[in-house]
Amino acid sequence: MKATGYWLMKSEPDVYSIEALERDGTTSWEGVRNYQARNFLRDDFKVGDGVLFYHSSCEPPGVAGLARVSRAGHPDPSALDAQSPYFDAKSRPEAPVWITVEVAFVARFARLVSLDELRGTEGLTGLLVLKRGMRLSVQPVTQREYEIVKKMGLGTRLKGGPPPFSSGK
DNA sequence: GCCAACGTTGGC
DNA sequence: GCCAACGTTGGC
Repeated sequence: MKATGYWLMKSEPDVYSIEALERDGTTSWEGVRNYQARNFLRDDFKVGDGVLFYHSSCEPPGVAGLARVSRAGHPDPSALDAQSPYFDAKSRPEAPVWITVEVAFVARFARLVSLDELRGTEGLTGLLVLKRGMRLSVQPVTQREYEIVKKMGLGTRLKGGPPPFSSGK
Protein backbone atom coordinates (compact mmCIF):
# COMPACT_ATOMS: atom_id res chain seq x y z
CA MET A 1 0.00 0.00 0.00
CA LYS A 2 1.32 3.36 -0.96
CA ALA A 3 0.72 6.78 0.47
CA THR A 4 -1.45 9.03 -1.63
CA GLY A 5 -2.13 12.17 0.34
CA TYR A 6 -5.68 10.95 0.90
CA TRP A 7 -6.89 8.72 3.69
CA LEU A 8 -9.81 6.92 5.16
CA MET A 9 -9.87 6.94 8.95
CA LYS A 10 -12.23 4.77 10.95
CA SER A 11 -13.83 5.78 14.18
CA GLU A 12 -16.68 4.32 16.13
CA PRO A 13 -19.18 7.15 16.42
CA ASP A 14 -19.95 6.11 20.01
CA VAL A 15 -16.32 6.83 20.78
CA TYR A 16 -15.67 9.80 18.50
CA SER A 17 -17.98 10.94 15.73
CA ILE A 18 -17.83 13.51 12.95
CA GLU A 19 -20.23 15.56 15.08
CA ALA A 20 -17.68 15.52 17.87
CA LEU A 21 -15.00 16.68 15.44
CA GLU A 22 -17.26 19.45 14.18
CA ARG A 23 -17.74 20.55 17.76
CA ASP A 24 -14.04 20.31 18.64
CA GLY A 25 -12.61 21.71 15.40
CA THR A 26 -9.52 19.54 15.69
CA THR A 27 -8.67 16.35 17.47
CA SER A 28 -5.59 14.32 18.22
CA TRP A 29 -6.08 10.92 16.62
CA GLU A 30 -4.81 8.85 19.52
CA GLY A 31 -4.96 5.18 20.26
CA VAL A 32 -3.88 3.62 16.96
CA ARG A 33 -2.15 0.42 18.05
CA ASN A 34 -1.42 -1.34 14.81
CA TYR A 35 2.02 -1.19 13.25
CA GLN A 36 0.95 -0.82 9.66
CA ALA A 37 -1.37 2.03 10.56
CA ARG A 38 1.34 3.50 12.79
CA ASN A 39 3.74 3.52 9.86
CA PHE A 40 1.29 5.48 7.75
CA LEU A 41 0.80 8.01 10.53
CA ARG A 42 4.52 8.31 11.09
CA ASP A 43 5.84 8.26 7.54
CA ASP A 44 3.11 9.33 5.18
CA PHE A 45 0.62 11.66 6.81
CA LYS A 46 1.30 15.22 5.70
CA VAL A 47 -0.34 18.43 6.79
CA GLY A 48 -3.15 19.14 4.36
CA ASP A 49 -3.86 15.54 3.42
CA GLY A 50 -7.54 14.81 2.87
CA VAL A 51 -9.42 12.45 5.17
CA LEU A 52 -12.62 10.51 4.68
CA PHE A 53 -14.07 10.20 8.18
CA TYR A 54 -15.57 6.74 8.42
CA HIS A 55 -18.02 5.58 11.08
CA SER A 56 -17.49 1.92 11.93
CA SER A 57 -19.26 -0.57 14.18
CA CYS A 58 -22.56 1.21 13.78
CA GLU A 59 -25.67 0.93 11.68
CA PRO A 60 -25.08 1.70 8.95
CA PRO A 61 -21.32 2.03 8.70
CA GLY A 62 -20.03 4.54 6.16
CA VAL A 63 -18.26 7.80 5.44
CA ALA A 64 -19.75 10.55 7.58
CA GLY A 65 -17.70 13.56 6.56
CA LEU A 66 -14.37 15.07 5.69
CA ALA A 67 -11.33 16.17 7.66
CA ARG A 68 -7.82 17.14 6.84
CA VAL A 69 -4.51 16.52 8.49
CA SER A 70 -3.53 19.56 10.56
CA ARG A 71 -0.43 18.17 12.28
CA ALA A 72 1.89 15.45 11.05
CA GLY A 73 2.93 12.39 13.01
CA HIS A 74 4.35 12.78 16.50
CA PRO A 75 4.51 10.54 19.58
CA ASP A 76 1.12 9.49 20.93
CA PRO A 77 0.97 10.71 24.54
CA SER A 78 -1.82 8.29 25.41
CA ALA A 79 0.64 5.41 25.10
CA LEU A 80 2.68 6.93 27.94
CA ASP A 81 -0.25 7.72 30.18
CA ALA A 82 -0.82 4.94 32.68
CA GLN A 83 -4.37 6.22 33.22
CA SER A 84 -5.24 5.99 29.55
CA PRO A 85 -7.01 2.96 28.12
CA TYR A 86 -4.45 3.22 25.31
CA PHE A 87 -1.47 2.97 27.67
CA ASP A 88 1.28 0.70 26.38
CA ALA A 89 4.29 -0.08 28.57
CA LYS A 90 6.34 -0.81 25.45
CA SER A 91 6.31 2.87 24.61
CA ARG A 92 8.67 5.11 26.55
CA PRO A 93 9.24 8.85 26.40
CA GLU A 94 12.75 8.33 25.06
CA ALA A 95 11.59 5.66 22.62
CA PRO A 96 7.97 6.21 21.68
CA VAL A 97 6.34 3.36 19.81
CA TRP A 98 3.00 4.85 18.85
CA ILE A 99 2.22 7.86 16.75
CA THR A 100 -0.68 10.27 16.55
CA VAL A 101 -1.66 12.96 14.09
CA GLU A 102 -4.04 15.86 14.47
CA VAL A 103 -6.97 16.23 12.12
CA ALA A 104 -9.21 19.23 11.56
CA PHE A 105 -12.90 19.26 10.73
CA VAL A 106 -13.73 20.07 7.14
CA ALA A 107 -17.33 18.99 6.53
CA ARG A 108 -20.09 16.82 7.82
CA PHE A 109 -21.98 14.99 5.11
CA ALA A 110 -25.70 15.76 5.01
CA ARG A 111 -26.24 12.03 4.73
CA LEU A 112 -23.90 9.19 5.52
CA VAL A 113 -22.38 7.58 2.44
CA SER A 114 -22.97 4.03 3.57
CA LEU A 115 -20.71 1.06 3.09
CA ASP A 116 -23.40 -0.47 0.87
CA GLU A 117 -23.36 2.64 -1.28
CA LEU A 118 -19.59 2.62 -1.53
CA ARG A 119 -19.72 -0.99 -2.57
CA GLY A 120 -22.15 -0.26 -5.37
CA THR A 121 -20.31 2.69 -6.84
CA GLU A 122 -18.25 2.51 -9.97
CA GLY A 123 -14.78 3.84 -9.38
CA LEU A 124 -14.71 2.75 -5.76
CA THR A 125 -14.17 -0.97 -6.20
CA GLY A 126 -10.55 -0.59 -5.14
CA LEU A 127 -11.38 0.93 -1.76
CA LEU A 128 -9.56 -1.05 0.88
CA VAL A 129 -12.45 -0.72 3.28
CA LEU A 130 -14.49 -2.88 0.90
CA LYS A 131 -12.01 -5.71 1.07
CA ARG A 132 -12.97 -8.65 3.19
CA GLY A 133 -11.01 -8.88 6.38
CA MET A 134 -9.54 -5.39 5.99
CA ARG A 135 -9.38 -4.04 9.49
CA LEU A 136 -6.80 -1.29 9.16
CA SER A 137 -8.18 1.77 10.89
CA VAL A 138 -6.09 4.08 8.72
CA GLN A 139 -6.12 3.38 5.01
CA PRO A 140 -4.80 5.20 1.96
CA VAL A 141 -7.35 6.10 -0.71
CA THR A 142 -6.67 7.57 -4.12
CA GLN A 143 -7.43 11.16 -4.97
CA ARG A 144 -10.03 9.93 -7.40
CA GLU A 145 -11.73 7.79 -4.74
CA TYR A 146 -11.66 10.70 -2.32
CA GLU A 147 -13.28 13.00 -4.87
CA ILE A 148 -15.99 10.50 -5.74
CA VAL A 149 -16.96 9.96 -2.11
CA LYS A 150 -16.77 13.68 -1.41
CA LYS A 151 -19.11 14.38 -4.28
CA MET A 152 -21.51 11.70 -3.07
CA GLY A 153 -21.51 13.08 0.45
CA LEU A 154 -21.80 16.73 -0.41
CA GLY A 155 -24.17 16.24 -3.31
CA THR A 156 -26.96 14.98 -1.11
CA ARG A 157 -28.04 18.34 0.20
CA LEU A 158 -31.78 18.67 0.51
CA LYS A 159 -33.33 21.38 -1.58
CA GLY A 160 -33.65 24.54 0.45
CA GLY A 161 -31.66 23.12 3.29
CA PRO A 162 -28.52 24.64 4.68
CA PRO A 163 -25.35 23.93 2.76
CA PRO A 164 -23.78 20.80 4.22
CA PHE A 165 -20.33 22.03 3.40
CA SER A 166 -18.90 24.57 5.78
CA SER A 167 -15.33 24.89 4.79
CA GLY A 168 -12.97 24.92 7.73
CA LYS A 169 -10.69 27.29 5.91
C1' DG B 1 -24.47 -11.76 19.65
C1' DC B 2 -22.00 -14.32 16.09
C1' DC B 3 -18.00 -15.25 13.85
C1' DA B 4 -14.46 -14.71 10.02
C1' DA B 5 -10.31 -12.55 9.44
C1' DC B 6 -6.46 -10.82 11.14
C1' DG B 7 -2.53 -9.39 14.41
C1' DT B 8 0.01 -10.52 18.47
C1' DT B 9 1.92 -13.43 21.95
C1' DG B 10 4.54 -16.96 23.85
C1' DG B 11 5.96 -21.84 24.35
C1' DC B 12 8.92 -24.76 22.19
C1' DG C 1 11.43 -19.25 13.60
C1' DC C 2 7.17 -21.98 13.83
C1' DC C 3 2.54 -22.02 14.98
C1' DA C 4 -1.38 -22.65 18.26
C1' DA C 5 -3.88 -19.89 21.26
C1' DC C 6 -5.76 -15.79 22.15
C1' DG C 7 -7.64 -11.06 21.64
C1' DT C 8 -9.60 -7.63 18.58
C1' DT C 9 -12.06 -5.73 14.72
C1' DG C 10 -16.11 -4.87 12.55
C1' DG C 11 -19.74 -6.32 9.30
C1' DC C 12 -23.73 -8.83 9.59
